Amino acid sequence: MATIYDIARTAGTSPATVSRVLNGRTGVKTDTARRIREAMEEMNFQPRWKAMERNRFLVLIPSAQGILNSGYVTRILSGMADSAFRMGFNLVLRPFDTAHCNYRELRQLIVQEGAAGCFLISLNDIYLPTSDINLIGLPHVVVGHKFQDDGLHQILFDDYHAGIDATKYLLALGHRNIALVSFDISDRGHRDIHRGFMETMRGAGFESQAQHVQFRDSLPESGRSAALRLLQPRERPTAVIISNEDLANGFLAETRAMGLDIPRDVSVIAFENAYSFDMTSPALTAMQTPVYASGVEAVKMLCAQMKQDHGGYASTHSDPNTITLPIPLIVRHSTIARPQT
Amino acid sequence: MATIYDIARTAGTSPATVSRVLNGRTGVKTDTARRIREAMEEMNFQPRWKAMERNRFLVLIPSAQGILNSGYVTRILSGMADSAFRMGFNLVLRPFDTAHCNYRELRQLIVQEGAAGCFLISLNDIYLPTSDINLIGLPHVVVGHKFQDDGLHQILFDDYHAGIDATKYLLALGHRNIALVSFDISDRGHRDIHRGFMETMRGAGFESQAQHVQFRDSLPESGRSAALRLLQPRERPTAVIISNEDLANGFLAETRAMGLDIPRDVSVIAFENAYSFDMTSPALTAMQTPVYASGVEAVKMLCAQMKQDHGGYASTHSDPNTITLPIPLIVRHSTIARPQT
DNA sequence: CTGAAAGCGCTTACAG
DNA sequence: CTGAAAGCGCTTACAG
Repeated sequence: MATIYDIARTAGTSPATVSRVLNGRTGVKTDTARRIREAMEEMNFQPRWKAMERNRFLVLIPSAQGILNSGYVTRILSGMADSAFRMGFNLVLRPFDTAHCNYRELRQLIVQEGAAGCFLISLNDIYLPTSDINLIGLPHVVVGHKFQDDGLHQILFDDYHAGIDATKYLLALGHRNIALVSFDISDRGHRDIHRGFMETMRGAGFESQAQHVQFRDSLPESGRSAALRLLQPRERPTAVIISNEDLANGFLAETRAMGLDIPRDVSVIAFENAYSFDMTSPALTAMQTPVYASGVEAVKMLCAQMKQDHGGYASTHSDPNTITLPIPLIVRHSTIARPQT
Repeated sequence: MATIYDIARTAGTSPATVSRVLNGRTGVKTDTARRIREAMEEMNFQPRWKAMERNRFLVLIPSAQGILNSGYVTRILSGMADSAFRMGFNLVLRPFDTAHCNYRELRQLIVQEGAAGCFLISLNDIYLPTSDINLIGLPHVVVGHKFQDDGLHQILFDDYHAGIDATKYLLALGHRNIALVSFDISDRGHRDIHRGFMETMRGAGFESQAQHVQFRDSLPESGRSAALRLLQPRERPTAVIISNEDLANGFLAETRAMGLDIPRDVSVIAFENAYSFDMTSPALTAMQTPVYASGVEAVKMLCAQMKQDHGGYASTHSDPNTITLPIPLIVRHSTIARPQT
């Protein structure tokens, strides 16, 4: 474990100056400061006292205003909190800009916070140069959507197969005109659902009857717009798949406002929250994404890594592990066979 | 700021032994260890490096399994996170058993975590002996329900007046048989609503027509039970006040299942979430508790305290400050005048 | 089980 | 803007 003396030697300066940079004091030549910072990064420097505190897990949350208004994110957190607290760990919530992210920064963050490990809640695609892979070697778990093919420990939802399953179920009920309502496909999960949907429609020979409405956000308002756009008398789909719960709630509200009945006029399958869908009317048939469970699993996975490389931050990393959680179909009352015409 | 030398002197031992206790090493006589721990507590000892880290706020969360499934708690957190993150602070989530809580422990926790300040999300009544009040002198804000009369910085919801306002509104609409559905009144907020409700009914001379159904939890299932219990043909109230959103959602679901119509058969006012109530059918008239805003206000209040006693943890505490957030009535479509009979 | 003393990692007042 | 050196807070190997 590097000390400021090591950093000083590498950067060709004195411990005093390293200390100044470490504490953000002014009055250090920019070039000297840069060399010191580079050395710190390279050697994964961390003040000794940070290394001593290991009673917390760092949780990196996409940095967006109101991100904790998302039921998806808070249910992951809920699962993590229940498990972590029971084991005596606290959670440190920290925003993280997924747009500018690389392994080096990621590692720095964990080291900086003196955490025992790190969770990264992933929503959108993140670019991480593979050449940095070996910089990870710290306990970590990415939760949510697939992050990158190799080198990371991940908990994923099987959105692709869920897209297939939802579509197949509707096809089996006799539906042919089916629409998918989703968030912008820059979001990995929604894109996977879309892919599963389209492939299944194509495979069944109904590609031309597949519609797709997508939005730049996944708020209830967009769900309302989707209903307005899709449920006009002409060309109305007989079934709709909605890729998250907020969209679904808006869609339901607008459908009722339009005087239409679910499932008589249109069948609906919605993704995400099993719990609240029990309370809607009608109770929604759902692809029940195991969001809370993903948080619990993530803690288990992190602990497994901690056991392997104990004795501090070993740079030998354990084999990357990926758990893909299936998304079961829960049939309730919002889906019926297509009325014979 | 006390060092281990001070502790050693006070406890009549050596720094080496203090260090052993500090690090939980075995092989210290229990009596010596006790004296050292007492001295640490008394002098608010904190290792130096903890004092140096001040980029986080500690958030104490009632320790209960699944606590983050509560929309109430996560919306407070959401407001806190948005504000704190913008200012460069992280949030440390830590469970806290409100049943066994005193100022001394509270102070120890803040000190232990090396946080710049502390939020305490309050749900139930907490007993804190007033004699310990002056031990607080650290930046802190209690959020939610009234904690104790003096000595603490608090953000409260004005549940009492909200209870009055909801009741008065229903009375003005001509309702006389009114029921309140609430969580166990050991919860401060629900108790205040109950008090406002009962006083108003009594004041108007309809005490005998006031009903109260309470539950040991506030899950949707309890809301369902409430509907089953209250909405039998005989003695059915013409209006119901529901003291939180989960109860309300369950109540709505069961009402529909029973084939009853809101507001034709029964008017409903629900507390808490304005957002989702827009999506229910009918849109619910609500007492719109400013939950998210309370998180934002809490951060402001904490920062104000930090400005006052900077230079570490001053034991001179600023004057306790209490902000009571009003709960506005938002009229939507679940309340109508009592049908003339 | 405990203390005196050496040591470690970091900081800082001072000199240049 | 920087370094040599003293100092601070804590830890630990050793002796008893």
